[in-house]
Amino acid sequence: MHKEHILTKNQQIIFDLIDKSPEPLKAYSILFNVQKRGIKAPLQVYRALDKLVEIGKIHKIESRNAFIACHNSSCQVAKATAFSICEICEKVTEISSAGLSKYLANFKDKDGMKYSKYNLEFFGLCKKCNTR
Amino acid sequence: MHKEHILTKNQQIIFDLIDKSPEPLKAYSILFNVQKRGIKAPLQVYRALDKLVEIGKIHKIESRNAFIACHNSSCQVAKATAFSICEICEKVTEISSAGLSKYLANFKDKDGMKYSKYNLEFFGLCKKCNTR
DNA sequence: TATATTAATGTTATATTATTACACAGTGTT
DNA sequence: AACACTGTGTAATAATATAACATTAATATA
Ligand SMILES: [Zn+2]
Ligand SMILES: [Zn+2]
Ligand SMILES: [Zn+2]
Ligand SMILES: [Zn+2]
Repeated sequence: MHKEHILTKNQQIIFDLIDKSPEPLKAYSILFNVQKRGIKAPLQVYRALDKLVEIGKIHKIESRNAFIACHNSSCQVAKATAFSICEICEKVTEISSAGLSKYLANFKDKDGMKYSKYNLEFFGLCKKCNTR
Repeated sequence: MHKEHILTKNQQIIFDLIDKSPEPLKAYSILFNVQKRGIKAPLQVYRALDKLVEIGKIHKIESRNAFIACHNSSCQVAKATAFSICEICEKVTEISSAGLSKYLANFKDKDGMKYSKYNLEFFGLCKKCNTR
């Protein structure tokens, strides 16, 4: 298992917001939403985001510059992430597939370079968007 | 096979620069480098980059906001990209593995969502950085 | 040829995303 | 106390990307 991290005030405020959001949130949208809670500057948001990413409570969706809470039991795979992204409605889902993570964890390229981390983003249409 | 795209002047200038660079280039570094060739504004760069990405001549490294030329015979896999990224020297290599692309092209998640595109970024230490 | 259409360009301004720099406060260790 | 470490607050600025609008070039098709 993994260590429980005690979040600081700013980290907790920002994590709560992301965690209850149905969609990935962008840094400045987070900032706007937490200003009433005393977080006034971008840097306060980015610092919390950095930490939350580091400890695996959230992930960054690189192609969208947005952040999503991890729901893979918080998160043994902070260093091995996969997402599906709908190109119409922008719905993002974290993929949790033992087969996929095993395949990628063991993947070695020609040079024999061993990887400590990966991020995979799939794009397509979600079921809803595909059928209309 | 795939259609050869005839590049416009701006596209050609910017592609040439990226193509001869040993490392991924960022948009504003490109802008700086092509100003002597008459490209003056960010938008001119971004438009060319967008097009070059679209036709598969270059790829965007999302985690680095940088662009690299495709060397997979230009590029049948614009929609199926994989890279290895060294976290020390920032060397980026496009991975060309039939096994990997086959595995990912056929991957389906629980929802049965079918993907039209993916991007995978592996992180680790390149051979050089690993042995010092 | 004329003309409609599409794709690319040039330019200015602006929006969005992210970091630098510096001062300070709390916590634990020596 | 002195030190290291982590987090905070604030202002300024850097880096990345797009909107809006006018113009020109290339392509299609009538
Ligand atoms: Zn996760
Ligand atoms: Zn959708
Ligand atoms: Zn390629
Ligand atoms: Zn390296």
